[in-house]
Amino acid sequence: MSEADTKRSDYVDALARGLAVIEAFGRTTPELTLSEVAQITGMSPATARRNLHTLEELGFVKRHNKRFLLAPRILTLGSAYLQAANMDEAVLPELRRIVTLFGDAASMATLEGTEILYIAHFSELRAARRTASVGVTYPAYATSMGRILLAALPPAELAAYWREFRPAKLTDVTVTDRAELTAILEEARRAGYTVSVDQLDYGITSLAVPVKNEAGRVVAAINTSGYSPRLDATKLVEERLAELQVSAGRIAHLLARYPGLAHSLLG
Amino acid sequence: MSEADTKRSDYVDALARGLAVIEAFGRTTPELTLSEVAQITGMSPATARRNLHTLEELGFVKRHNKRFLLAPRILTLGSAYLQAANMDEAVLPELRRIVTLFGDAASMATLEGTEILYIAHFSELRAARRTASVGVTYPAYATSMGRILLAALPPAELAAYWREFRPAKLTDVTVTDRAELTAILEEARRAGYTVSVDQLDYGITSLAVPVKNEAGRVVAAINTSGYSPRLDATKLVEERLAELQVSAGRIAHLLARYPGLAHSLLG
DNA sequence: GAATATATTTTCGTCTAGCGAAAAATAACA
DNA sequence: TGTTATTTTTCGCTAGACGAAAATATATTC
Repeated sequence: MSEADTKRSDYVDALARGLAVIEAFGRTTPELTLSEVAQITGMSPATARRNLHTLEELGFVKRHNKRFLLAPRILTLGSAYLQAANMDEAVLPELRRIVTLFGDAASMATLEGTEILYIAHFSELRAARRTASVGVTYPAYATSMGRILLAALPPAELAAYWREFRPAKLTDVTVTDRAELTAILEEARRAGYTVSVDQLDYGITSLAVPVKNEAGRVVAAINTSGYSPRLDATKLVEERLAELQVSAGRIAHLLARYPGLAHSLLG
Repeated sequence: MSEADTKRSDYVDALARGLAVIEAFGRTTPELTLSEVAQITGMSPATARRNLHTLEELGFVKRHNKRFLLAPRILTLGSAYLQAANMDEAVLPELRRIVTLFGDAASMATLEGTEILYIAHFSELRAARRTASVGVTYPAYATSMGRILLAALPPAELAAYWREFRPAKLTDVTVTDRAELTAILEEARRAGYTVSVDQLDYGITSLAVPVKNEAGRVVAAINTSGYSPRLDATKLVEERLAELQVSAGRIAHLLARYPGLAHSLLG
């Protein structure tokens, strides 16, 4: 509509709409009625209905009485990615190693817009509060991995991030001040790691380091995290940083061996 | 086109096409060129291009030189399902418990057409051969969980299965004979468990039991599996069956508590 | 380094697939 | 029972998606 919006003809609106319907189902809204989907996506009931029925026919959505919900088949879409990226062979063993050494949980994430996206995760016990499983996103500014990834952004992209920056006090110690965050990012860049305590949610303490590709560009971050009351930030660094960096190095090394993973993480 | 194919107007072809493009990327073909996608999906190059560009714009696909590949964002589609189903809270702890007790790996799967679909998985070490991660599918007839699920099928649906049954000798001991399989299914139904050795691939031995919903209908299966040379089928049953059934019972119990999971597995 | 073959992008005319508005039917509620 | 909300269907319209084919770019071969 807007004049800046160059009329592109090689774009399939109907596909974008259908995917928007899938994304209408979220953690908070697992089951939706037709009109709810219409409302969330901004589509007319007729359009929402067509899309839902198409997805149902394809097996990605099921209907339980009058409510729609995602079906297990939706998982197949992501698994092709995981297999292609050799996540299980390249990344998971390292995360597992960290968890074996230190307990708690270890993850790998990449930056997706203003959010971090978990692409691998291993935890010994059920996470205390948030269970961070693969595919989940969290605001970058409030996580250790997010801060590592933001710190590595070229100036132009970081500027773009700040433009979209909409902080929220997720806990009462969440850093939401831009100047303060900038200082944290600079320190993270300088030191090559960062620790966050109770930033995303109460009880989560996390140490993250960057994972670089062959060209030296940061393409992902890995972390080790646990329950705050049991972990002192200083001790966390003393005890775990070295091994976490070893894992980051190994994963970085494997990026060369598994181009599927490397490419998928690239810019 | 065919007269049996009632002209349905509430179906969005463009969405089905777009999803087919995503599914064109598989374990064997992680990176595809435009023309490969066109060929796999049977679309014209122009159509394939439009869909790929749409997916790229939305962040689900990336381009590396002339090749397209799935982007991490594709994982978000499945994660809404996993969260809605409370997989991490309801299922994973039980699988973890089994692995803690016996080592190796434990999984949960459901039937999706002629295939089983892994909806949860936990493994201590990297699996010997196949790494069975969430979202992956395998032929039902060649897996212990698949046989449990087939055994529980109502006659009409089992008949439908046999109609689509296209067995392959995945190993030289894979049972592909229908009569022989029928006997295995009957025994599985009678006994409430089944063991398979080197059926899907060499080295995989697996014990599976059904998971039932409140109505007593089998909605999923869980298994414990390991490396064949280290496991004797008889001993596997003796040692692990009881605890596996405990877990199945607990998960069944949790289905009532987590309707998201229950509904998503229903019919 | 031409020449040939392949793959990708663009153009364009066609037409249908998908759209929304509104009516009809159904279900929920009071 | 009446009333409201939700879902489904109908239908006319047109934008949007399609395929064929040309134009361009890229890779391969000799």
